[in-house]
Amino acid sequence: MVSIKDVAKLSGVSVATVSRTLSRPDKVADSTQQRVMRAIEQSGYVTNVLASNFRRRKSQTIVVLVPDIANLYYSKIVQEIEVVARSKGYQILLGETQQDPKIEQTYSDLVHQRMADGVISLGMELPIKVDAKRKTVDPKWPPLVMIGEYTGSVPVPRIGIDNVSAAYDATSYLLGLGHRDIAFVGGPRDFTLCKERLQGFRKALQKFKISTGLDHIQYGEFKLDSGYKQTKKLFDLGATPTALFCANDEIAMGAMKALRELKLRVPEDISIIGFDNLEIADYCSVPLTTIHQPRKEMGREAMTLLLSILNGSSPKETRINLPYQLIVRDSTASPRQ
Amino acid sequence: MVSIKDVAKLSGVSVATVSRTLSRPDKVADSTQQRVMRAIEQSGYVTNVLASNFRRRKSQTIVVLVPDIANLYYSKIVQEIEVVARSKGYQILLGETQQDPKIEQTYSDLVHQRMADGVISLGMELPIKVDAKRKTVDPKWPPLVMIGEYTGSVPVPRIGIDNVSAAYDATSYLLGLGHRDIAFVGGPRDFTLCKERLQGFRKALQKFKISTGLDHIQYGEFKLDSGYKQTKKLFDLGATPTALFCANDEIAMGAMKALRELKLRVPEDISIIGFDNLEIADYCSVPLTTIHQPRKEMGREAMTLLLSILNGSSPKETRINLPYQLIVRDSTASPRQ
DNA sequence: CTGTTAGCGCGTTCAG
DNA sequence: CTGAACGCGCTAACAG
Repeated sequence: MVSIKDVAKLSGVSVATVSRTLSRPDKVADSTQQRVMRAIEQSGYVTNVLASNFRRRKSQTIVVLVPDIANLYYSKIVQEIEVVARSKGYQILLGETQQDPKIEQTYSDLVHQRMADGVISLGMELPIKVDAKRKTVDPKWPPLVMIGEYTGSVPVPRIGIDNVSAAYDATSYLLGLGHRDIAFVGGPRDFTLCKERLQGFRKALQKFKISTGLDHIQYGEFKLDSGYKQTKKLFDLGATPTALFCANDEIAMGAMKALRELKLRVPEDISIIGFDNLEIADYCSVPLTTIHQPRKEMGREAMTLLLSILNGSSPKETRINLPYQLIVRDSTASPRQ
Repeated sequence: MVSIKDVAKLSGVSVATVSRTLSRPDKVADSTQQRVMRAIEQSGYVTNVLASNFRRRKSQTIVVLVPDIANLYYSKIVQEIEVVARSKGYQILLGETQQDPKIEQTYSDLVHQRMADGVISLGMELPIKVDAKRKTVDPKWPPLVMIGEYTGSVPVPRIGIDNVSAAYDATSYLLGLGHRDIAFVGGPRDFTLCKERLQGFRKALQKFKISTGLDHIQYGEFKLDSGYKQTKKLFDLGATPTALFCANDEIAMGAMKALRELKLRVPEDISIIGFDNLEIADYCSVPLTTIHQPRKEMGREAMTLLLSILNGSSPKETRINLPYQLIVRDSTASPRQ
């Protein structure tokens, strides 16, 4: 292994000068620089970044915690985080957590272990153990930014959208088309994210004095087959909604499959609206009306924010909402008379 | 920052003993262990893994190079790599390359820089610069395993499937249904991966003495909108195939959208077959017949293989093909008379 | 502008 | 079984 010492010897300067040539060339005479560079090439020297990081007490690495990397909602966000990170000389340590607190904790610990400088989590909960009563940030926590799902009360910086408003807008759109019998096909009952979307849904219905019975609210997972099963169940229970509000696009696509099997045409017989605006939403059997979440921007903002925290600034706002957008495609129409 | 020295002082032993207690407790007397552990808890000591890695000349980190993490084909593989890596005490450094050789090189360099121990690449080309004539592995290259797309001649270990055979089987299935007029909706013309699938396609057609004109071979990208556009173009050119062989599932889903707009029913008017078996293939407007690629197994095998290389073994086989499978769903049927 | 000196925190000899 | 001493490869502070 050729080290900085060898280069120093070969070029007849001190190790300090070699180090400087590499990190702050402006502080080294041109002629010396050239000698050093030549020695580096001759010897095939490559900086031991691990040693450098150790010495500088920085890892230039951030942990990205994602519940499921094989999920188009998350992966698009991660993608943009990587782009920003790379442009700033940082690397991404990928942590797939499956929402498992133990795995989240293990990955977050890397910061204390000096293997990472900060954490971005796309999960629902803080990735560190915190007792339920805590309402403040502990300065001992690692530099942390949450994205999207986190809705807890501890004021950790979080980038996302206003889910209540978005769901309200989506539902209002259906109401505007004339729908009065709308079912909610949801995610897990205890996810705040799901609760928020349900809340916006209900709030919109209340404008028209519509109260929704339990037979119109289904819970499940944010997954294709859950959307399928929930929709089947909905109609098994005897409901005959003219529109479906699906808590995300995957659920909506699962629902579409169920509707096809039930011989219900979209949007002639029933309207359907999703949430997220995955790229694939435009390639469904019927292009899906949905809420666009600005996932690229979310990733970019989160990484930028974390970077500024790592540089010593403490964020003023802790709950940053980015603009969402209702994307109207072909899966929604006025109900038949 | 509390270091191993503080723990040593606090527990009245030497740093060596603290180190041993943590890494090889069997070599330390029980009573000493307890004293040390108590001191660790009292002081809140956390091992500086960065320093430890530096000292041990290992990073316990592997770089995973993926052309596009927001792609369901790749992300499922990455997911399994992470699972195996974590279970063996390794971490994943995520490198999104967009097929850019410069980015690939930058990430691969991390191994020489001691920030990573090895590389797994899901890309097409070797992620290191190698002159075109080279036909052998250079011992100076980082420990490397390729997955899926690599088809180069340098014998680097590569986990994948036999694409020629798979495409041959898929096409044979269509022929068996009675189709004689089949179009190929492909990926990039110069990707060996695409060429291999085309080769299998042609080989099957030859059995029936069918030669395919240029109007039946389309090239594009492995993407939704490319499948859409290629299919539109195909029919614009006047082709009237009774079946479409799509080089991957995304292309197939794009093609389906085009067929809907062309008022062609699947499978009554036209059959369609994909490649990969993404989860979502079962949720298309018509559940998609496709070739299943064992992506979990590919990820697992690759990581396992890299691990064994890191442990000093040199792989005998360099081209490992895993079994694929034809999944018949509803998008294929016999052509109308 | 450059060299000397002094560690960073840990693992690993080698004695005892 | 334990401790003293050394050094991994590099950066930073200070002189000069």
